[in-house]
Amino acid sequence: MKETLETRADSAHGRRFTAGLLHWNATANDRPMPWKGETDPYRIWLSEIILQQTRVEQGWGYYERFVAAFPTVQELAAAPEQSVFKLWEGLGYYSRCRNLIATARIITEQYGGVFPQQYDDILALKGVGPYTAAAIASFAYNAPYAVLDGNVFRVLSRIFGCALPIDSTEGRKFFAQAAQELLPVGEARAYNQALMDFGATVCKPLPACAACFFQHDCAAFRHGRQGELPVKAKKTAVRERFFQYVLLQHENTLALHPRGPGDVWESLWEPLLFEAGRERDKEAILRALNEEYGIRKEDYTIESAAAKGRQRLSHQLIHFNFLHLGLARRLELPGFDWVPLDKIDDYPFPKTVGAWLKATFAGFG
DNA sequence: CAATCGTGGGG
DNA sequence: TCCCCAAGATT
Repeated sequence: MKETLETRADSAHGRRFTAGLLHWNATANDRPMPWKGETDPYRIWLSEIILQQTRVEQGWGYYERFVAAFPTVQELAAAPEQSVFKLWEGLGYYSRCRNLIATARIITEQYGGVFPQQYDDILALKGVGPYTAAAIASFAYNAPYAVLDGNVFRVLSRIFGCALPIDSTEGRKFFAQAAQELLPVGEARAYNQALMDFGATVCKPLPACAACFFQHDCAAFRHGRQGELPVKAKKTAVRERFFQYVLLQHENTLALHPRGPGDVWESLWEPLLFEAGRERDKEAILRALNEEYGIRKEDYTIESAAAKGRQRLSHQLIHFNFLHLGLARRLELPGFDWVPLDKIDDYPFPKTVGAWLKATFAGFG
């Protein structure tokens, strides 16, 4: 397929698409979402952060819980960080949560609780990039900034038959310009919403071309190339890792600590962790426990050593081994808290760790 | 700029 | 089971 069948998105072809899109939006777009039509910039911002690289169905409940817990930006800014992370738990990409808290505090303290209205000021907020700034500016203020997300890449690549890779600089530039040139004056809000809804419900990865208002005018459909667009050039390499957790329990308390920066799951909690280049047996882990922490066989009883797990992240494949030890006395473990079992529900955990704790202590918390 | 950052659903 | 990828941002 030629790289671009269309280079000027403000041509007659592009104008036909925009007109059809807005008509489809007004007559056939039925996609209810809790944040749709929202005019409060705080809630729009909240929804957009939650939805970054996240399916609508997954983010839906999180949005409702966040709005219920923090109806205003001031309440979010005043919340204990850990309670916000707990609410975010399971949603992934936890830097979003850290930036969410920081931005709520900046808006509260530096903007007097009033959400900024200028695109450049919105873009300067932590965790807000070009997509999110355009979404907030258009949905809240109808400002003329076209959103460019996965839906838009897919729709425009097919409509115009553009095979420029969406993960290339040239491709991003083409689609950004096309999306912006298609935006009808004064209708940024409806256009952006319609474009994403259309991509999500009709021009899906596996498209419903039979139901598409633009079928006869779509370059990809005319060439039977819907399945080849959009083009993505690179594949992310997956790193394999081996996590050996040792859960130390003393009476009704667990040794837990928050993960630090520079790795996955920053600010989430976990038990004592050994990481190795390969899977280790129980004896090797207990030996490391002795060598690195001075914890000897007479210090513990083995409660369980059978649990295993596997979690595939977008860029890592992590193998888990779980070892649960009971300690006769509480040891000094720098950096760790001894958390009572009836408090562990207040702590945010990585998915697999939380599932293991829940399975281990079903009935406590 | 290329790599990094989670989780879940669908084909 | 494996691969794709989803309302991306940051460094």
